[in-house]
Parts: sequence; structure tokens; C-alpha cells
Amino acid sequence: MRPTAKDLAEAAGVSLATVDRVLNDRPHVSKKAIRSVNEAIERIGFIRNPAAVSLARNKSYRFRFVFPKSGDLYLRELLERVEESKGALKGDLIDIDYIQIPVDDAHGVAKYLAGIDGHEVDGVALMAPESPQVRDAVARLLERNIKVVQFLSGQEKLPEADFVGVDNFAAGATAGKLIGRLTCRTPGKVMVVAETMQSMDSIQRRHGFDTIMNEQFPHLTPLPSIETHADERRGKEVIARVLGNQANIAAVYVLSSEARMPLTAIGANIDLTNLAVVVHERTPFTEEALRDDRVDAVIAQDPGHAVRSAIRIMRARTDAREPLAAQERIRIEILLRENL
Amino acid sequence: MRPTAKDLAEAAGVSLATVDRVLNDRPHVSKKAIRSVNEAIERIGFIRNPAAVSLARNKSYRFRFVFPKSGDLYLRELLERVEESKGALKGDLIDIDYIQIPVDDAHGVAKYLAGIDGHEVDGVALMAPESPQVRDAVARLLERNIKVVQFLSGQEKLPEADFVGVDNFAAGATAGKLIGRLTCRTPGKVMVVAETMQSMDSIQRRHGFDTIMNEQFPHLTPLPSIETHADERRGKEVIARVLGNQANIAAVYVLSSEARMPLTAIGANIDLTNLAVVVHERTPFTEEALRDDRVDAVIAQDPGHAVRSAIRIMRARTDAREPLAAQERIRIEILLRENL
DNA sequence: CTTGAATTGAGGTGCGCACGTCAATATGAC
DNA sequence: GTCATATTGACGTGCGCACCTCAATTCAAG
Repeated sequence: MRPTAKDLAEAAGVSLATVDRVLNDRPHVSKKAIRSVNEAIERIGFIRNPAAVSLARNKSYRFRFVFPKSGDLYLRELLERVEESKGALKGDLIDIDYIQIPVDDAHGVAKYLAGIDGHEVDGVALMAPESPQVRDAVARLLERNIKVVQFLSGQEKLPEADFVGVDNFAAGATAGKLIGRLTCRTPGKVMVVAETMQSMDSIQRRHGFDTIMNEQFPHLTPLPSIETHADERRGKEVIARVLGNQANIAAVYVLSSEARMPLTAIGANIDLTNLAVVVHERTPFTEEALRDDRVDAVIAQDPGHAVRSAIRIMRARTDAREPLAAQERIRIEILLRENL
Repeated sequence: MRPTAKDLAEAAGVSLATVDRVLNDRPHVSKKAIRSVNEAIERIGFIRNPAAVSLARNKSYRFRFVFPKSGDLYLRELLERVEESKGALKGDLIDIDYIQIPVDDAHGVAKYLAGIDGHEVDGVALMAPESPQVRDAVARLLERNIKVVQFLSGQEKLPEADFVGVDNFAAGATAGKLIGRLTCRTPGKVMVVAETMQSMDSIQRRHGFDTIMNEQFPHLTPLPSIETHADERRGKEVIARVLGNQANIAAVYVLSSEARMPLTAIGANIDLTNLAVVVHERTPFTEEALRDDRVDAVIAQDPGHAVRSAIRIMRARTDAREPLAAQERIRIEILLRENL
């Protein structure tokens, strides 16, 4: 049988009450008692039964995802994965909910975070671009002992908060490598399209992309980033203009997570099947585009994994445990038509 | 507050004892009672508290991994991941152990499986090639209510047992696509190396590979599979012989999970950096080979994920629950130097 | 209506731990 | 030595459920 707290008390030569005090960091314990209990823990290999702990504490976890208000297919995918996890974890005393707010309004985000009630929420997974205001708000959440996970965005400057997502420099570099190899040494220009270049993610991807291009593929000339600002009309216009001015386009890289609009706009002007096209994130649209060869490769981060990972991290932090790093690392996936 | 079994009894208009009988499939309950309890479950949204269940049952899970006796780096990686999970799950009443046996001896494997004591093991994750004898042994394990997961091997003919691993046809196809695209329409031959072509995995990978080659890359000529039989001397010999006979080799595909020996043997004869080289599985060796350009791409299935997935599935089956399919699907990962 | 079987309810116990109260001791300052 | 304070132990309760026993009730067949 596994040793219980009672066995531990016996082994440590103290009472159950003292064991309890040590295990739960309660006051009124001598250093000596702490030592002898910890020693006994090692000696007899005591492990608290998590089920009993959970039952006795009878505590539930409440976690909240904060998403952008606007988005397209990838955002929808994320929301579905959140719903899925919500359902799967309802039994385990874990309540998940989410809210969508205009994340580009840093002031609004900060205000929302400041207004979160610590009695209603144990952890927040935040998908919003970086800004000093948001950073401050996150720091204050942490001070109030509300755990924060930076979700698929903003991995700088806040080492106190966990981050779930990929290394965007590497993601951009991977895109660059794929485009470089897929174009087969044929000289040409590479069109780069982004929603905005304001965000850290975009900057890092672009940086990784350019680094690889410069180092390994001198035959290609990356063009300046086209910004669509998630505006259909504006995006189409600027893309058409660039396509009109530029001849000899060999490849396209869409570095934002919503590829549908940019790619549709480009496809309306030229034939994508002859170009090396790399986009981000798996959605119904990018899957279909992979299948009919408009897209050659998709760089993806599994949204289901990301959501589950964020939840596990918030749970671990709430329990004052370390998350299992290996499991929480999100892979930069490369999807071809063959490995969908 | 969450409804408890007591609330459920009240809502269903029955006693706690009857609720218990229904919830745990005990005998001596009328269909009417079953109906009214189930109805009440839906109505009030009752969910059993898993912590309380676990505590009351006070049952532990014992799962065993059965691995090949011989192997190289990938096998070592798997064993480490098993140890890791073992440590991480010790707290949750889950005991993991593993054994290594000569899996090519179908009779021996069957005998080992037959000898497993149902009182000591709740589930077995089996990494062994298919054979009628093994299939029978697995079927008998299942009859004795020991859950079986086919681990990274043999996904045919046994739909009663779960399978953890990738679609090997798709994995081979992915390798083919990569080699096809990386060779850039330069005609040439493709060397294909396997440990053995006896196993289902190898056959499926080769089949997927050939399919893509035929359909999409007529400029390449895949050679017959070279079998090393995991024998250093023999492997080197046969590889050297093929390299001597064949000129104009444009690419190499190593389809077994241990790439070190074949690749080292090939590298001793020709310069790999000029070829398109695709291998399977991430190991220290393949990582290093990616970094110094001897290998262009690695097709991988995350061993940590695979191990955790097998455990979750055995656990779910032991509890008579359905595993969460989405989470248990192992991805065919493509690794380049940039997304390691 | 009787009888036997099937069904139901009442109630108790324990799983391992958290958390609280109160009395008993130990420790230190003076 | 005395007193205040710090530490310790004994003990009880409850978390939500599983599992067991025994008596009470219902039901169907004859």
C-alpha cells in the first residue's frame, strides 16, 4: 500500500497535525519539524493522493480565455477548441469561459484585465498584442495572484507570465526555408503579406524569414511586407497594386494567422499553383488550398494543443506546481497535402 | 454548488442506493429506475466528481509497455519518455513499467502476453510487429479484460485494440513529396533503405512513398528497398554494393526508425550534403544530421506524445470511457533545421 | 390470496486529506 | 522561578462517492 499521511507522521515521529502543517505551509511549525517531515517524505517515498486533496479542498478552478473580437477561421478554430476543452474538463472541477474584446485597443484590454475579479477567476489566458499598458495590467494581475498565460502572442518582456505558442522567429525561418527550397533556385521575388506589422509576432516571423532568405537563398528577393489590416477592400487594393507593379513573383508568404483574405485576393490576380506559397495555421480554408495546390505548405501550431496546454499551465500554477515543460512546448508543424 | 449524488437521488425521486446502482451498473434495478435516474442526470446536469470516485474506489492503474529488445537511439528515446511519464504519474495512482523482449519472435511475444497476470496489469502497450500468433494473444488479453494498445506498430486487423501512431502510408507519402520537391526536377535515382521489409509499417511507408513518386515525380526512379536487418556489417556491405552499381543517385530515403547506421554507411561512400535525404524519427543523431545538412528533412512522430497518449487511452479504457480522439491523434511531423 | 423473487430504501463505513479547535507542552526572556 | 509565546498533539468534521448489509416493499406467477 502507498504510504499515507498517517504513515508519514509515524515515520517522521510527529503528529498528523504537524504533518498537515508542513505539507500545507501552515504557520506554527519549527524548522526541526519541517526538516524531519521532509526527510521522512524522501525516506518512505510519500506522495500526496491528489484525489484526496482535491476532494478535501473541494476547490474548483476558473480560467478565462481572452480573445480578439475580430478574426476569421483560425479564431473560430480556437474558440471551438476552447469549447471542447470546457466540456471535457467540466467534470474535473475546471470551469472554462472566454470573452472576446478588441485587443488592439491596449487601453481597453488593460482596463478589462484590471476589472477581473479575483474571486471569480483563477487564471487568464490572454491573446493580445504587447504594449506597455497591457504589460502593466498583467503584472498587476499576477500581484493579485491571478495566473496569466500569454496565449499565442507576445512572448517578450514578461518572464513572470508563462507563454504558450511557437517561437515566431523559427516559424518565419521555417517558412523561408520552405519557400527557398520549393522555388528550386529559380530567381524571383517573394511577396510577403501580413495583417499588420505592428505586432511582435509578425515582426519576429518576418525577421526569421528574412534571415534565412539572406543567408541561404540569394536567388530570391523578398518584397516589403504588405499590410491588409484585416480590411477586405483595402487588402485587395494594395495587393492588386503590388501585383501590378511587380513582375516575376516566384513565391508568396502570408505571415498572419488568417490566410483566407490575402490568398483569395492574390489568387484573383494570378495563378497560385505556379508559385511557392506558404501560409500559417491550419483552417478549413488552408486545408482546401493545400489539397488543390494553391498552397504548398502550411506552418501550423495545433490550436487544440495550445488550448489544453494553457489550461494545464494555469492549473499547475494555481496549485503552485511546475508545469511539465516538455509537454507544453508547442511544435512548429509543417503541413503538406500528404500529412494533413 | 455542483449537484451531488444526493441531489441526483432527490431529483430522480429515488434513494441514494438506487442512484449508486444505476451509476455503477449494479444489478437489481428496474428499467424504470434506470430511466428516471438518467433523466434526472440530464435535467440537473449531474457529473460525478472524479476525485471522489477515485478516492472511494482507491484503485490504482498498472500499465505495461512492451518494447523490442534491440534498437538504437529511437528506442532509447522511447524508454526515456516512459520513465518520464512514470515519474509524472506516480502521484495519480498510475504505475507504469516496461519490459523489452525479442519482438521478432512472434511465438515468444505471444507466450509473454499469455503469461501476463490480469491481477498485476490493467493495460499493455505493445510495440511489436503483426503476426497471427500475436493477434491471437492480443485477442485473448482483451477477453481477459486487459486493455491493449498497439504502440507505433501494426495497425491492421485488430480494430478491438486501440492504435497509437501515425498513418504510415501518409508518412511514406510525405517523405516522397519532400524528396520530390527537394530534388527540383533533376532526374536521378532514389535509394530506399529499411531495416526490414517484413513489417507492416515498412510496407505501408514504402507503398505511400511509391505512390507519390509515381503520381507526381516521374523524374525520379526509386530503387528497390535495401534491407539492413539492423546488422552493422551486413548493412554496410549491401549499401556499398548498391552504391557501387548505381550511378546518378539524387536522393536517399531511410524508412526505418533507426537512421544512424544506414546513414553513416551511406555517408562513408558519398557526400550526403548534395543529395535530398529524408529519414524518420527525431534522435540526437538525426538532429545533428539536420544541423550539418546531411539530412534535409526528418519525418517524426513525437515519442513523448505517443507514450502519454497510450497511457491516457489505457486509462480511459480501464474506466470504460471513450478516449478523446482529437488529442490522441499523433501528427506526422516534418522537421527541418529551422523548426527543431 | 399466497409465495417467492425482484426491487428499493435506509444506513453504515471508509477512501486520504484539509481544516479547525482546544488543551498540553516546550521554549525563551526576564 | 514566572510568565508570555511558540510549538505540538489529539481529535473531530466533512469532501463525494463506492460498496456492503439488512429490512421493507413491490411485483408477478400460481
